[in-house]
Amino acid sequence: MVTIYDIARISGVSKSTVSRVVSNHPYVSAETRNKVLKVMQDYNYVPNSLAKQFRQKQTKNIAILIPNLDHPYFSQVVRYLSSACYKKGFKTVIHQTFSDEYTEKDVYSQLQRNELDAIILTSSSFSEEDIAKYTENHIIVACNEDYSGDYFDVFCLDEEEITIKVTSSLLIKGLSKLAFCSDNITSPLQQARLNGFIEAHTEKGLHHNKHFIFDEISSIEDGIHLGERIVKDQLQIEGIITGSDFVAAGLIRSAVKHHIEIPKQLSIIGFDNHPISLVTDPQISTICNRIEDMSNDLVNHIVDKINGIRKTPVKKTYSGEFVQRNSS
Amino acid sequence: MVTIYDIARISGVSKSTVSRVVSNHPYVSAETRNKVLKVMQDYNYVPNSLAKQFRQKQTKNIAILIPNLDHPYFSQVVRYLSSACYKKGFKTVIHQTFSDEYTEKDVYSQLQRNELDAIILTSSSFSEEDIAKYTENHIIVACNEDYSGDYFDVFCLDEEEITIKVTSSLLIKGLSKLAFCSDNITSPLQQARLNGFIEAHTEKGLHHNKHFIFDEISSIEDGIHLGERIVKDQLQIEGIITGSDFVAAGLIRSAVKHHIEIPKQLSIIGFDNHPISLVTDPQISTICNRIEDMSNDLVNHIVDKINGIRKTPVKKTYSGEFVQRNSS
DNA sequence: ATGAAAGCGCTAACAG
DNA sequence: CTGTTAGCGCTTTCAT
Repeated sequence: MVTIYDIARISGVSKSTVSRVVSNHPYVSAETRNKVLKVMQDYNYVPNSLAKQFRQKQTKNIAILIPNLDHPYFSQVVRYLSSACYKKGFKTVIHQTFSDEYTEKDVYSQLQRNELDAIILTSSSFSEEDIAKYTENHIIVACNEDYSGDYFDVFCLDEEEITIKVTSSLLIKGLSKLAFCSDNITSPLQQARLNGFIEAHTEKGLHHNKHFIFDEISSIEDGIHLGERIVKDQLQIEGIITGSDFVAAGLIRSAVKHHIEIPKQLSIIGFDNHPISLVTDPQISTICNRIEDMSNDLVNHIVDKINGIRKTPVKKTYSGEFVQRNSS
Repeated sequence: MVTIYDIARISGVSKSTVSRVVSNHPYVSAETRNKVLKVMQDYNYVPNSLAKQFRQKQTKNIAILIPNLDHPYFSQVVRYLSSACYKKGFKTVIHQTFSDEYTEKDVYSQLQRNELDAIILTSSSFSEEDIAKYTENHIIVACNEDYSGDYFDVFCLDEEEITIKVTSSLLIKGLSKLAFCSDNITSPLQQARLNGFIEAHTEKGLHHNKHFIFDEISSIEDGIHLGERIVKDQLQIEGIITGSDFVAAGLIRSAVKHHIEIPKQLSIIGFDNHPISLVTDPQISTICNRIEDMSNDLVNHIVDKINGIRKTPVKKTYSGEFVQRNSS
């Protein structure tokens, strides 16, 4: 392996000069630079970034912590986040926790051991305080999880606001028997949505039915099962706010099977504006998240932090957009 | 930051001994070990893996090269691959090329610079020879791309075999006007499928219609558009072998709109057995890939290579499974 | 079983 | 503008 020292020796300059050429440092004469560049080419020199990283205490790795990639929402998040990291010269390390606490903690310890420059959190099994404790002195930013922003930076959709909006859109039509379903009701994000659901009722002087709040509904299959259950138990539900277009698709699937007319007998609202919302019959009314903008802002911010610029914690929220189609 | 040297000084032993304790080396007395362990605890020592990596010339990073994560097939691949890497103590770096050659080359150069221990390739803009040239002396393994196996290791589904099987299933029913659509016809994988499609015809003494081969069809939207085109141009197609359940879903969507009965007037076959194939009406007949097995085998293999075990290049193929549902 | 010492390849004061 | 020098924190012979 040819090192910086070999290049220095061969081109008759010092290691420092070679280093300067490599890192494009200004104080080096054009003549010397070209000479060194030529030797580097001739000897096919490749800088050893391990050494560089070691010296600079930077891995150029940013990790994204997600429950599971095999989920359209999370793969969308990673897609944009990763692309933003690449543009900034960072590698994206993906860590799936499968909602296992032990695995999540292990990732935090990688951060402590300097294997990672920062972590982007999209979901967690721990409280803000705990996360802050596990990652002390290191960089962690939440993406679209509705944390307070007191312990670390947070970039997220205003889940409550948009949920109020879509819930109201149903309430205004005179539908009052509304259901709400979520993936994992204990997460801050889902809590914010639930609050929005309740708040919309309160605003109209109405009450929601606690039995119509369903938890752990996240996939197409879950949507189908929920649909079956509604029919079997003859639940008098007129509208459902789901947490995902996939759940909405599953619900539609089971409604079609049981000849329930949508939206006449049952209104359904999805989330994320995934292409699947175009392919069901009827097409799904859904909510457009702001992942792309958010990812860019978030990564710019995190890179600034890694470079030591910006210190004060930030919480930035984005407004969602209701995309009305034919399921509501 | 407390280093190995601090621990050595405090516990009254040498750096080497501490190093031995950290890396669980056998030749160290229980007494000394405990003493050192205690000091490490007290002073909250965290080994600096950057230094370790530098010494050992390993990043513990394995990269996965994919065109784009926002695609159900690729996110499924990454999901299993990443999980397998984690089990082996490696981090997964994801690199989306967006089919850009320049970006792909850049990833190869990261490999040369030792920022990555290995690359798993799921798709490429280059030929086998070129890839081998760009990555010389480094580890690269193809996942589910139908390369020859002469230049680097290959793990893949037997695309031709399974495509023959599903095409035949349609031909046997007496359908002869069959269409084939693919994402990117120039890729080895798609070529293998196309060969299977053609071969199935040949076996029955039939010919395929060249005008019924469609390229660059990969999303739900593409499926919808293709469906519209079939109707508009009044193409006499009786069955379609798609390369993806999403395309199949889009086709069904447009068929429903135009009151085309499936499978009576048109048979449709998907690929990958994604949950979306359960939610359409009718449900999609599809092909079960073997990503999970494949990922585990592949990662075991790659880790062996990183550790210097195994040298000879391997090509391992897996058989797909036809999942017959109601769209064919 | 333990320690001494060398060095991995690079960067970054500092001096000139 | 260029060279000298001193490490970064850890592993790994080689002695003892």
